[in-house]
Amino acid sequence: MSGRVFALSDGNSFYCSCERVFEPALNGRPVIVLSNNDGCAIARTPEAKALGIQMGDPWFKIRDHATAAGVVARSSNYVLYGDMSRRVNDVYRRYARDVEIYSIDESFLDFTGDADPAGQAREMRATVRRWTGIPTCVGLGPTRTLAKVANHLAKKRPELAGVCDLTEPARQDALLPTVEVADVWGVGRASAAKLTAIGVMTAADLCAMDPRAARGLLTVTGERLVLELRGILCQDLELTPPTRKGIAVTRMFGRPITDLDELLEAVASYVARAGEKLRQHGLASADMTVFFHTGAHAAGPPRSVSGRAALWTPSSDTTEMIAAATVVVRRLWAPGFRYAKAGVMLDDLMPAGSATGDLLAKVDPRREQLMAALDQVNRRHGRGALVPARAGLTKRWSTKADMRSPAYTTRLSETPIARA
DNA sequence: TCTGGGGTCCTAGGACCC
DNA sequence: TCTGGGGTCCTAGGACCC
Repeated sequence: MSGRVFALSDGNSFYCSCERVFEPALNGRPVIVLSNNDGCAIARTPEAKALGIQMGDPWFKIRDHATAAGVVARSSNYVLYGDMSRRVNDVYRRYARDVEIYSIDESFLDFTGDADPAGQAREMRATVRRWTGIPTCVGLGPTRTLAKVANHLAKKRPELAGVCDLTEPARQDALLPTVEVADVWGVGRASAAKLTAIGVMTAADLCAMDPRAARGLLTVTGERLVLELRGILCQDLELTPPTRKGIAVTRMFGRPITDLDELLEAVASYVARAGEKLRQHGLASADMTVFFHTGAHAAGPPRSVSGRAALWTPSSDTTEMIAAATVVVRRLWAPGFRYAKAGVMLDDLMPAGSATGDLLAKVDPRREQLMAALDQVNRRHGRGALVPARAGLTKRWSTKADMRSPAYTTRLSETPIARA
């Protein structure tokens, strides 16, 4: 046993609950919150679930039936949800020694060493409700995975009154057989299919599995899962948020796009938004991927393309990034398709303006030669002297293909779309 | 001239999460 | 006509080097 006690607390139907806080008339009524463009349902109250509305149901398909049944639909308001999330976490911090904010509506709490974790969880839950208006459920366990399972049970079993305690092995033995393996955190559709095919149907079955066999079937992720279900800690709380690895802005269009200029305009606005995010975090990126594709459900020929632009120096400059994105889009463009979605992703993030020339020497012994060559290229493109940002990039710069290219290199690819 | 093995880095793609 | 928008981690395989 780890001796640790973790709690997972999350807001019930969080987005819907936030809407109810500011509009109490919605209490007791079936409520759903819709995604961008009011595309589909992304949050549902129990009353809405009882009417058969599924996660991800397209609004245009269920609108008639839902409104007739008295369902209230709201467009999403992420500023509001973010603010409510902050308030809820402020309450958590009064009860837990440490808090890891896992998502907008879920946090892992460290209750290790507390005399009565379950009693504390009940009190915390009541306080959150009283101070913020948000109903929550809490799961307790010696590992994060068991705390997740406990939280799942707390939500599903009304008799538990919103708190499920799986810290004791006896409770684990009693309850794990009642949890379907697909409901274990980390077991998705593909893994669930593999597991049930060999007769592993419940969380208890998975717990009893040979860890090596789990690794063979599901890689290290599966092995860790088995150990964590047995109460052996594999992942502790992450108290300092890890630095971001990528920034993405992607959108479905409200209607299909068939015109290049329209697509360019959309992509430019996504790039501008991505640049804003970049500067907000004080970061820069030299690795941009742009993609667009037709709708998965739409009529007409399918097409999905993407292209990467490697910028010479890491940038967060909107004009520069839009120029690169425009080149990629033009090269990928083909008429005759009804494009439904596009996006831009920035990877290889690093602090803006970080300049450490000595890294280059470590990576490539032909430093002098390389520096001279890169300097020439940079001057030719009006970029002034070379400012290498970090080691990983020097490799890319040093290839011959990159030397010949103008401000950036592009790589394009097309992937088939699977049609149902 | 012929030949192999090991290490590292990078990339694409799958799977999963909320 | 209309079906979300972010993220992370892991692995396999190729390129490259010694």
